[in-house]
Amino acid sequence: MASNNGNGNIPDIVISRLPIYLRALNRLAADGQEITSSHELGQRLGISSAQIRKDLSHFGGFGKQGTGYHISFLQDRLRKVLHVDREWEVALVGIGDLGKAIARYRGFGDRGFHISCLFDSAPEKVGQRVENLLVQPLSELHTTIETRGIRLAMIAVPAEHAQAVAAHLVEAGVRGILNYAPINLSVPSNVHVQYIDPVVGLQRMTYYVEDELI
Amino acid sequence: MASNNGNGNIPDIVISRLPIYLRALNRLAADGQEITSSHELGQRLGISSAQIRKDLSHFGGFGKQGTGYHISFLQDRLRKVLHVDREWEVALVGIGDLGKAIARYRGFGDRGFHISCLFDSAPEKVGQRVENLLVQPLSELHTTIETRGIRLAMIAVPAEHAQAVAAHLVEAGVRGILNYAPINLSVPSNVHVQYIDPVVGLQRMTYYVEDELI
DNA sequence: TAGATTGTTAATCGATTAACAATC
DNA sequence: TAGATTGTTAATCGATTAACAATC
Repeated sequence: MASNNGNGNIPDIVISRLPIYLRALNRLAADGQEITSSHELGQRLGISSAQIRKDLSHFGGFGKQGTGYHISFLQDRLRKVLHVDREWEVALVGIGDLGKAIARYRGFGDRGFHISCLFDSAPEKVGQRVENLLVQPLSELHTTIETRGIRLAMIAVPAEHAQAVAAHLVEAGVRGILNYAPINLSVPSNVHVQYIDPVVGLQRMTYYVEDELI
Repeated sequence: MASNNGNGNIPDIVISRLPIYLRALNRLAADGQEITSSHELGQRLGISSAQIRKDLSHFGGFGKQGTGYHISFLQDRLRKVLHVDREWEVALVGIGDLGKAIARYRGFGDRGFHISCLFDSAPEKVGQRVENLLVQPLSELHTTIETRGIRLAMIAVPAEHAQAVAAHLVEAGVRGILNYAPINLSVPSNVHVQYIDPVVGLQRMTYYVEDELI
């Protein structure tokens, strides 16, 4: 939903590619490379070089003719554009098997997203510790998120409860939801949702994979 | 990659929406509803009704004027189109914290994807049992996947090993890869890749969420 | 300088939407 | 029948690509 954008009027689809560019740059940097070009980047990502240059040009000239892009400079700029040049706190709702795995996953903290509070509706889970965080009851969700000014949350509850949880989160001030429940959420247009459903990923491939056997 | 399609010449973007339609239909069916319309479906998904009708029309007339769509009939048809009207076996490579969580996640089996073999390079992990499956060494990957005719795999190894693992999988006959490693894979054009990177999901939202605080 | 690559414009391509006849 | 909704065509809209002057 929403096409609320800060800088000028950048298409959503451009924004959605920037994290991919950033990830590729991070890798190049980790490999010790200092300069890259739209051509190299495009080849790695399966995207045309023209598209990369066009996308980046929305935010100003980051490159040099004849040379290309300084990787560390471009990383910096993309991080600023995406607002990931700082640490974000994230709330996690639903501490079942999936929620626990999410809480334990190191990939979030490593990349600037700090899971800082956990919620579950089951009384037997409340009070447990997961990764040194206390599981709180849903009744504390609103106050905790509001007082700490948390703007991002992840939902890892069963599909039938996801919409209700989303509504609570939105009311508490959350503006971006990463939804692991296999269901579409309906939220106000100033709230953003991203979906993580691995089964959808698999189903997007089986169409192309003929059942040669059977 | 690839725009190899079986039926006629359906755009990839249409195929990518079908699993979302199917998921919404599953939910309506679970709620006991029997008939729906492009309008209702569109409202739930935040998609125009015209787009839904257009997408579905690529595969023939599934609805009735004046009435709409029979949910169970449409589910059936979409499952056939997507080739998910049968069980798929999936290989999982990388049995760290993330891999274990994936292996234990019930959502795959429930929706027709059966994780049927596990691989890891670490000698201390080989021979362990996870969800009743024996962890096999990478050296057995090729033979196991080939003899069992497995066409789908998930990668949950560290980013620096993902490309090499992908190459092995492709050589063994895998045609679709769900990649949890935060890196772009390069594969032949007849092999499909879908990416699961929750951090990318978060980074796609922070752009729109102003840092009101600080 | 010669070679390379950017940023940008204009052309192309493809996807979405609006509209409506057909018909349940 | 009157009302509703499909499937489809044509119009619109937007995104991608090709091309090239500018310039490092």
